[in-house]
Amino acid sequence: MTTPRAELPRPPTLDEVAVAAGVSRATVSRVINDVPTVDPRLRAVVERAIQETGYVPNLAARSLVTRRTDSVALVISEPPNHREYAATFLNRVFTDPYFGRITAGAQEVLRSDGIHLVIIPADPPAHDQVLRYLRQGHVDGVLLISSHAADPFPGQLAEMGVVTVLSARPGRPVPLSYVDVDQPAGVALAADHLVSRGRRRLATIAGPQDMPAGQGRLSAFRDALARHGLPAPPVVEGDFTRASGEAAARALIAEHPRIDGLFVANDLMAEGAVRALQEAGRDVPGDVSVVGFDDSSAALEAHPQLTTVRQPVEEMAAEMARLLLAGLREPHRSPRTVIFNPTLVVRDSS
Amino acid sequence: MTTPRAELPRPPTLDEVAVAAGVSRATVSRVINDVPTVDPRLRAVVERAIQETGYVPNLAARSLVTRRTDSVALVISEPPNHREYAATFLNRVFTDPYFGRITAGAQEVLRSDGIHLVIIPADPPAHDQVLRYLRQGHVDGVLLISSHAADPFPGQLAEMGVVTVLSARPGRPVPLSYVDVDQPAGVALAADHLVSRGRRRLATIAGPQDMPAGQGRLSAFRDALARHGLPAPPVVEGDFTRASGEAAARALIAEHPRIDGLFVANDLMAEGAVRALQEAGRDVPGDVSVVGFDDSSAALEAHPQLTTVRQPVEEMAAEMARLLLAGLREPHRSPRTVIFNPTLVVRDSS
DNA sequence: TATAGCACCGGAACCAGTTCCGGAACTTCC
DNA sequence: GGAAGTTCCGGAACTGGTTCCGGTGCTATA
Repeated sequence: MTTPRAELPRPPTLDEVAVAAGVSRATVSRVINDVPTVDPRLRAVVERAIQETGYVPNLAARSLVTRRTDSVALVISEPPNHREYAATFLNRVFTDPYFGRITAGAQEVLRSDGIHLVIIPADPPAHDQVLRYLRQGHVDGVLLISSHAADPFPGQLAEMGVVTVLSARPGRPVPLSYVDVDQPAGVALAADHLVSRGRRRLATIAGPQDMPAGQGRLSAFRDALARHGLPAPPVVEGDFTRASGEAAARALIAEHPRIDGLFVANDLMAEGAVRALQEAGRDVPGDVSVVGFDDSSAALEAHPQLTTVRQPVEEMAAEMARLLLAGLREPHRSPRTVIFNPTLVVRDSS
Repeated sequence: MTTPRAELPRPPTLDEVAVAAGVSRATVSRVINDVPTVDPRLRAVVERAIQETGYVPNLAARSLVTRRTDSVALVISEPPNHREYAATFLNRVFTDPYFGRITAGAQEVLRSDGIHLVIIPADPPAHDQVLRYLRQGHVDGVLLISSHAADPFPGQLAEMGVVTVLSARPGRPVPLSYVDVDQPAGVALAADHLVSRGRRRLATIAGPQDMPAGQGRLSAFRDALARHGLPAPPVVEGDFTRASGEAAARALIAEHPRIDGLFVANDLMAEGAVRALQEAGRDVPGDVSVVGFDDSSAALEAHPQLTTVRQPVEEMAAEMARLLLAGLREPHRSPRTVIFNPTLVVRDSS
């Protein structure tokens, strides 16, 4: 609309291939779409014509009638009310291994179905534009990573009738399928482990409390400690980045120097926390045991390597993709929920 | 093609809006495309009808005639012959701040032109599929990040006539525009700085030697040292990941314990190198000065914060986007090259 | 050998927009 | 008051595919 665009030599059309092969347009179309009712000899002729002309189907024309594009979007959403946080949005996305795992898992199953995956970061300034992109029909459906409770994106997509699958339980109930990990169970694994290591003076670095994941892991940790008869732990909130984990740990030991066990709501923050503890002269795990969450590549890059709660992120993303494909096949399917079990991976930080 | 898809209630069409507004289809189209020759009163009527019907233009129909989709792809390519490296491709992409900066810079200028940006990781197994995606016309053009000398992607896109801009000088000459930083100048800044700090026993951690960036920075460093009359430095090759920087630094000091200055081909590796040096009992910058390359967020996360050669990645990506837009406007424009100047950012590691 | 049945192909309708072109209605000017 | 010129709208052609429907030519069967 905005950009005028001059003409290029136009690519060959179905008609030209048909003429070259001496058949009708319909037949060429059948060959391209692998319709079985085509004489093998004719098929060969047509295929040669396609080669010779260098024909490539025009997506717009095709999807105008089929109403499909054979591609889906992985949208990473940031809600509009997180200004300062949003400034570093893209840096966060391209710094947290989580998103790569999601992509890998989804790619895997989509690929085998011949569906393309495109990634769209949707920070606040792009919000409307992304919404427009999605409803215009560039893609058949969307995998939505929305981590903030107040994010309107899930609701909007649901309302617009865009087939969508979420990566976690939405902050507000929304009629969309989602995949999640059993957060309380995972956190309990971490808490039980710290206790079993003899740790009693526990603390936690929580995620942002406006994210279900941040909020859920914190309250689950409190619950777990209560079950063990332990007091409510000191809490410092981070934002799931390594730097915030570092700062949080510093704050924590300044305030509570005798801490001997630390549960951190994700591995990236845990990696930072370990570093801060060490710089403060604490040995990990000698003086304090640290347990992370995710089992991302950050857990392996930490020194010592992190004990952590493993989320099967790749499998979860694969399930998201499968749910999406199913949703595309049956549009009136009711939303489903799939919950995965976390496991504890014990390494050297505890 | 593969997924059969059942019918949803079809969205309103231009025709229905036209009926609702009591005008012709052509007029509604004019209103939507902001054609000035429409009576203001009629325009208001049509706009109301659009609101009421909840009309959204059908992308396929529109781009069938306009030959535009108003979206471009940012493709991150991995060449087919890097098996083991490819296994961690997505983890690398979503762990290196570089890609976030590219995205941010490109978004910025595309957004103001109303162009959508989608990100497509193209590791070897997806290679053909991505190529198909691009030539089918899902997007108007592509910003290609191709870092390996042997990558066939740039050549293929050029041959297919897809309007493309590269993020660096291609390994083989290709008739495409690209943006790059003056690598030798940047490396010279680093070398001169180390020398000016009194360092004489210099070494370097290089990037992969099948990447122009890796190769170029290494040879430029050798040249710079030669200019200072210093001997050829010990070299260990990494793969631009933090872990590889760590391993490389370990290898380096095992072999050459008296090193007092280290140039590392990117910040991520430099961050790892600093950590390895510290764990080996070296003080940075007391015992050894370290200089990185990029000035990415990794430089700030290192302890001490890294002295580094700044690439204006965001500006470079913005320029890529501008070159692409220009290429879309004039398809027969000849390829251009834009080279940016690096600067030295002195922090605490040197 | 006539006929039913089947495999396969072509014509044409259709998808939902954009844009060219002609013409109606209204001004403006003489 | 009529001619010329504007302004703005509608009809229709066009974009490049898919798919329905009907028909042709062949084979199998009685």
